[in-house]
Amino acid sequence: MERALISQISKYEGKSALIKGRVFNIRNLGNIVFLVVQDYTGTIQVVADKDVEVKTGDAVVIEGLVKKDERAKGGFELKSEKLEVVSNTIEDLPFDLAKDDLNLNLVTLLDYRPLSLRHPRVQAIFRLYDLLLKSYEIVMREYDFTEIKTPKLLGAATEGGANFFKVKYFEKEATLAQSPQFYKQIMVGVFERVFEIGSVFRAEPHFTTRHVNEYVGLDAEMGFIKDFYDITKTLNIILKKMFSMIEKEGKDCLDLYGIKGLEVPEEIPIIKLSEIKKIIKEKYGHDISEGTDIDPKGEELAGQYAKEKFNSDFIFITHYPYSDRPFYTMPSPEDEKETCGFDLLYKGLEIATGGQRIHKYEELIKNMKKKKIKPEGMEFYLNVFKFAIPPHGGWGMGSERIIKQMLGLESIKEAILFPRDVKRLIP
RNA sequence: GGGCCCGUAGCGAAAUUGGUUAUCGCGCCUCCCUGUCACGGAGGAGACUGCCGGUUCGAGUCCGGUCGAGCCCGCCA
Repeated sequence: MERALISQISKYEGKSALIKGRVFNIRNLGNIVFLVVQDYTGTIQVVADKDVEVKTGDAVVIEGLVKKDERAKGGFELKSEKLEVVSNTIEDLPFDLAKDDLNLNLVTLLDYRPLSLRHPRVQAIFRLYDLLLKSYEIVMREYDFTEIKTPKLLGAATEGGANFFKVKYFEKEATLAQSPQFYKQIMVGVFERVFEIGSVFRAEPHFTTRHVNEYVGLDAEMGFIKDFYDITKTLNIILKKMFSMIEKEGKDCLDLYGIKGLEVPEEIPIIKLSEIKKIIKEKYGHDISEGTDIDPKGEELAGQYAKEKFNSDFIFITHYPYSDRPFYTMPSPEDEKETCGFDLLYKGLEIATGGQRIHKYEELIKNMKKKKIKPEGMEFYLNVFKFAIPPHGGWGMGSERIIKQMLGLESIKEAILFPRDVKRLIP
């Protein structure tokens, strides 16, 4: 008999069906036993005899009659006629997966990842994550971006330097990519518009709910821009389309977190860093010193302001100080102390950074000198700009941060299957 | 790198100013229950309170050390 998927069970009403899945919960009433069986499409109640021998967690194949029954969740149940345990749990589960809320400490949740991921609420996070990646690909292609994959093993430190992981590479030392920045800029000279979904490695010893040492970046870079607002506008529209796709296809998962809708405004509010700092000080009494980025508390307040004033979960903050941005960032034409760089905040947390880049060779060299960065070892990158790269810019988004904010998760680590932090390399 | 918290059954928590047998819920085991769906009911097992040392008549509780974990700041996505 062919396998019936649980989500399709209504088609088998009055007929025999064979389901394959996992025993999610057992309710033994004495002469009747109810099993909740879960496959990758859903769950169904199975009615079994009192002498049935299964344990919670067992992988089972069950054949039986499908009956419509109002008393069962979902309206249908399967009367078990033949039940085979194809793989059995040999140890008690460390926690109860049948509870609506797992209620575990983060450490337990992650230590037992193979099991905790089976919980519907945890699964929902990664079904939405799947939709996030899918929607990014679809929408970016719709806007003529070409998908690329750039190397993660690098020969030389690109930006910065200290926060790189070093790995042995035959007789040489390599570093793990901390950003696809230079490669995507190179590719602007080839495809004009490119995007990448790829791992990013940061060797920073941070201990926060929003940082990890390996994450997946949603990067993009586009050429022939007028100014950096071309980038913010593009990102705006792309997010809007992505979120509407996720909202539609991920409704069931969003419901589990009580999320009604995913609104991205037609025009995300956009404000200069210096101005938002002034507003935060005047409106909320939070003072941030001049010439620096806003702190996490400030970001939260900026998010609050965006919600109160514009009813937006998002806000662009622009014109970051020259001193705060990397050497390839285009200085602002109006004020050389500022740059054409921006951050995007979602519910008070930075989820993306972007900006216009310097595209002329001489200016790049000049800027590097000003920033006291030696061009040695970076020739391969710099030489690219000898061959006419158009005005361009792009962004890097943190995919897991988007999901964290979307669902209001306590830690970004909940949005990563197997997170890597300072202490955790396993599982 | 700087600062702050926390380690108690498999899991989540409690234990008054130090006080005698370390409590509760979930899970687990046994029994009862034919319509449950966080099933219910009765009973039971399960903890050298992270580890080492100190103070004390007495330490889960106070002190020192050690190991482990988490958070905030910095930095960033």
